[in-house]
Amino acid sequence: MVNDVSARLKAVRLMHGLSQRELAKRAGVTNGMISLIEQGRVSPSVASLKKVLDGLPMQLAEFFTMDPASTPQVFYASKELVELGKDAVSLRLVAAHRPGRRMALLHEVYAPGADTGSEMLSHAGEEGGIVVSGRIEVTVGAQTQVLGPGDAYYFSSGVPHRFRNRGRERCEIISAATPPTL
Amino acid sequence: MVNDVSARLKAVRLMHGLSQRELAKRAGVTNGMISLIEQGRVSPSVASLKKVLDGLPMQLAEFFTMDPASTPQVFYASKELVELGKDAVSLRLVAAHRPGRRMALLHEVYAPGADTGSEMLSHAGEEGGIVVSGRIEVTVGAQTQVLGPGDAYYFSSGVPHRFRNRGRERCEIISAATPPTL
DNA sequence: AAGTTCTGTTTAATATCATAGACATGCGGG
DNA sequence: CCCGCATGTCTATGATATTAAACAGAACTT
Repeated sequence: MVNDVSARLKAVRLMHGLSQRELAKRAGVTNGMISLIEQGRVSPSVASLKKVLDGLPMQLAEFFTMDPASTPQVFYASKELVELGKDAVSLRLVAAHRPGRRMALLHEVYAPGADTGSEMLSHAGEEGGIVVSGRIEVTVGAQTQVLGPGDAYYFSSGVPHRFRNRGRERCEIISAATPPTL
Repeated sequence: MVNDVSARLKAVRLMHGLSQRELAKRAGVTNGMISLIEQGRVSPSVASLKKVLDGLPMQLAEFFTMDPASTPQVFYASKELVELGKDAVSLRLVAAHRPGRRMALLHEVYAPGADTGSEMLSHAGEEGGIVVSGRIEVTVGAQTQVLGPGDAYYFSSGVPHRFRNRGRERCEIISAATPPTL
């Protein structure tokens, strides 16, 4: 991973198709400063870097998290979904083969009786989803709710959570998680 | 989200049970500097902050990613979706009011003829989606494809892109983007 | 070819940061 | 009570970052 601020900044700037002057103008700094940073001739203060990134806009966290080397620029579509389980819960992962994905986008199908288990899941990041069909019982922390078509959820993945299909029909959900756990 | 370096640094230092002087010694900086940073009286250079974090040790990415206030623990669900447009394209955003979200999760409905416009959209981050019903023509960079139910896409948002519903039925998509643009 | 407009780079003056060391406070033991 | 040793804060000085403006090259117009 390139931890060099200069390379990262240049990469993100170019990804946005901006010139040094354009970015500088948006960010409210001088073009010279951007030049110096990108040449690695100065180490900007956090305040300055934040100001620069505000011009994109991009947050500091994303800036340091991202991998400037990979912008595969690819367009993954249709049939590339991948089956991950054939049991009660079936998952199809979008863009599974894409290196350095920042999200996991899933098509989940819960058969009647399906359950992610009583040892509640917990991991870093955030996740959310929208119910497409059927009904699902979602437990997050101390809260439990039954969601139907069109309903949605969103929570920090660190909070223990569990999904159960207690109905007779299968339940379809489309969900996303960042950072990707799959 | 607390984007204040001072609060974050103090939080992580205390989490590690270190005094300003201890941390300063490990990091190879002066205690005074840590004091000034934690008081918010200076904005350290990225180089200096990195040096300080090396004493823990912790990476810049973690530092800015972590939530010093720790886990708001909220569980957004169901009816909290928000209508963003009533025209040809209608959007419902999950957890719209959640501060510091890391993703935008959307339920999008394209009426027949709906089009995101010929000035192609372009912004930072990554996005993906799965088609729930109907058909949609997706153009990303130089590629164009028509996607139907179950099909999916995933790409870097920096690449210009466009969505058009050229059919007679409406098209439903569930999509996610990080970082959130809405 | 001269003019215009874009690109990124460089420089001298200024603003900000980082240091070393002094300073004040608090706590526990002799 | 006073000493030793922690804690975090403050200040003067030197180092570094930032600015504004000049500079040089490439592409395009006239």
